[in-house]
Amino acid sequence: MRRQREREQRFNTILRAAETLFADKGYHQTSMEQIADLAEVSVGTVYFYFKNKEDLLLKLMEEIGFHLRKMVGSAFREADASLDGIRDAGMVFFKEFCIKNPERLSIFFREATGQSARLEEQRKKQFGKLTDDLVDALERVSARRKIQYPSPISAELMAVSIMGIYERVACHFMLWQDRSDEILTIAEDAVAFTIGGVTNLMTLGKAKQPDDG
Amino acid sequence: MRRQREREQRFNTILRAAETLFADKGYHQTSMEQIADLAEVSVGTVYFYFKNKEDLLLKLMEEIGFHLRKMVGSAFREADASLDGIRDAGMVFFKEFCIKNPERLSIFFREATGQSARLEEQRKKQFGKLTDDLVDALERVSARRKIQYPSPISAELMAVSIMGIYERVACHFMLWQDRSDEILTIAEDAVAFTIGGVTNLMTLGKAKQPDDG
Amino acid sequence: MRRQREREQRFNTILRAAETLFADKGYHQTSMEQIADLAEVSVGTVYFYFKNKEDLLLKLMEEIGFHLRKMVGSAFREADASLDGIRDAGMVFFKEFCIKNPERLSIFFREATGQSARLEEQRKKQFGKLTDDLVDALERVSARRKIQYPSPISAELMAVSIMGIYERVACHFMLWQDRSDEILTIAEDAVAFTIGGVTNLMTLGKAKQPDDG
Amino acid sequence: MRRQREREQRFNTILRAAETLFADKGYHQTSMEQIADLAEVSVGTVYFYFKNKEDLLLKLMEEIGFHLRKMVGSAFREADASLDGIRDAGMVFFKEFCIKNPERLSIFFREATGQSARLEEQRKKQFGKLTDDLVDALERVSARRKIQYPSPISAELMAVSIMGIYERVACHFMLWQDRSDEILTIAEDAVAFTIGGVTNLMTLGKAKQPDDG
DNA sequence: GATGAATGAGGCTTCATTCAT
DNA sequence: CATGAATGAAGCCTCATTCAT
Repeated sequence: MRRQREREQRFNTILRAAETLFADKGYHQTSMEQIADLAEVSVGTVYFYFKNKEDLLLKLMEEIGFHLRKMVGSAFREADASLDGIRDAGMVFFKEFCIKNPERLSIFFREATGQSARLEEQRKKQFGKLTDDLVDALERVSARRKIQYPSPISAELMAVSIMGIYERVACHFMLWQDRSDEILTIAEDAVAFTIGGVTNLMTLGKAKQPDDG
Repeated sequence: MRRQREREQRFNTILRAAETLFADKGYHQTSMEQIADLAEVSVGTVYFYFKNKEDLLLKLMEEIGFHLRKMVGSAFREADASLDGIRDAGMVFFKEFCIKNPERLSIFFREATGQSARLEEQRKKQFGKLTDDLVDALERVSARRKIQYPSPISAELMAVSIMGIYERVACHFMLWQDRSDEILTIAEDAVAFTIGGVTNLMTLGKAKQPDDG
Repeated sequence: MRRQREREQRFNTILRAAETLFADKGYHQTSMEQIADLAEVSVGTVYFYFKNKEDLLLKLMEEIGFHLRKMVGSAFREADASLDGIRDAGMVFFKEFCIKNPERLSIFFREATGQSARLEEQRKKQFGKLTDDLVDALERVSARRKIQYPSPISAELMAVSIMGIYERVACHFMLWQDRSDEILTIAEDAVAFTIGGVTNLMTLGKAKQPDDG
Repeated sequence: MRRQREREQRFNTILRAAETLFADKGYHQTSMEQIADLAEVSVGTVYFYFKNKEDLLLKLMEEIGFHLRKMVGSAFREADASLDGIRDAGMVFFKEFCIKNPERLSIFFREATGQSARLEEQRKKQFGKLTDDLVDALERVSARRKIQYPSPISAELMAVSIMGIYERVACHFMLWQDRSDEILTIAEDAVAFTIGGVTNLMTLGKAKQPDDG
């Protein structure tokens, strides 16, 4: 069992090294040797724990996706079916996740993009899970309020839109510029924008309902 | 003169070949030889017109950025200072640009990401211009309505958010899935979401104003 | 005939451009395009006047070799059969040629070395002519003084040695360091060294003569 | 340990292959693939041991420079402060070094010339060390004999001249022509020339001394 | 399990030379 | 004669991956 623990530690050390380097210099600009060097293991060892270079990024995406869902997704689930879940999730994302894990932002939203087809698949999958969480939350809200969104894909569209807001706002204010000191304002405005969007679609939907009934 | 024209045509043929291949198989998965082959010129000719491979993508980004501004940006400028500009721009983006130029979406939002530092700089620049157009439009609206947004960065944040919505919605429904047949609904819902977000921030701003006065 | 003159001028302009660039950045680091640019003609024109890139260096070597022989070689010929010819030649080489034509030194002694086989042949030929001049001068001296050098190849060896001294001293003090201000001392010492060498071989030869008679 | 030894052997095999090819066909005419082939390793392996092609020549120059100093330089040091050191060194250079290592002559005096700037730097450095050895020897002679050379740079100039003689005589009789069978005569004449030159400058210096006192 | 030397395919880029206009 | 766009062979180098020790 000590073996087991050591193995997991190694696995982690290597993944952390990859994370740092991918975020710092970019996926393509990082070589397996550099990862091995930073993790203080040999190249062969990296290949013992990970199938190949792509696998490292795949695993990182999984990990970050899971991390995001845990933080952001749980805000939805814990919240009752009001819009508070949306609000809380946004706050957690900007004020917690972005501030504490800028390198994860970089990997999840930037480095994993424009690479191989399998990576794109993984991105799709991870984004999909987060989107699904959001769709669930949004549908619970509409169910509770007994309203219908204007179109059958409204919930999905809103979820995707919210993801887009998170992504671009984070990239813009955290990666391209470093304005983490303004994060409170950013978070509040962004969340307000989000809430406004959802509310508007709910209003439009309600207006539509008589047609349906 | 004919020389000049032929030169420009050649330049274009090569750029079109690069566009097609980058969008299709990805930037890294495309070799200079493949581009030369598709353009029906020799490798040397590609290098006569473009400094290197990166330069091809740089030039494409510029072109697409310009194209986007022309289509989307002009919607803002032509509109009076109401939210109609925002609405029109969204409609143009989804119903015109996305439908007609999926490969440009792919390049602008996907392939140019996660590559070299200079490319990231270019992305920043092109996104910046589009964002600036949006900020202008949003500030004209607030000026006309004599209101103030809740925070000094609200306009910028909204602009960035809207860009995020465009980006992700386009990637989700056009690139990851092909749901171009639902584009009308998508466009309407997305624009409604956008308008809702802006409206909400205007409302919050207005509410704040008495404090300021 | 104006045609003729213009042609020669073009030929010269191009050769001067090549000379400058070869001396400055080196033969391999200079491209035909750069030569054409500096000469303010098109690449095609360079190829009209010179067979290829190597030809440019070949012609330059010839020109410089001729120049050297004219300056240095004539000192031998004009001098009577004393060692004054050797002395004068050295003085002319260091005080005139080196000072006024550092770029020719660079090409003749450096850039033309370590390139193609044909270039090496040309070097050999040009060095050969200069060596022959020297051999002639040295043999005239021995004939006049009715002495014999210690070995049948002594004259050749001295000629080669003197060339070696010229070459390395020039490279050392003009190209590697810039000590042209000390050129007077350099020239005098170098010539004295040369004269000493020749004198010594004459002495040794004389001593040997009784054995031969 | 065996690993270590094998590594060094590999390093050497590759360097020997480069040496042979550079001397034979020239630096620019040799490709990395050819070197790898001759060394019976893959191209990648060459790059594992050497940074790049230039590095191979750089390392060779260092090695040859060291070799030359060991053989020629030690003759100076071992000799007492008479001119015998100069004589012995010359003999060793022509009769040992040139005969046994013609390919090293080719590389040191020919191939490393007229290439990149860094290579020229290395040439300067290696020549500098040899020159310094000679300067030392010459100054010890003058100190012992209590004489002064005619000028403050006489020692340096003589050292450079002697290097020039070695270089050109070796190139002329070993590389351009193959007259290794006459090496004894060549060596004796060349050394006599050298000794004559040094002696002459000593005489001139002595003659000057009364003026100085 | 760990190591790290070895591999070699594949990519980017340069540039001397040609030739239609 | 002059031009300069086009060619394409050839070279350097990288780096993900493997495997014997």
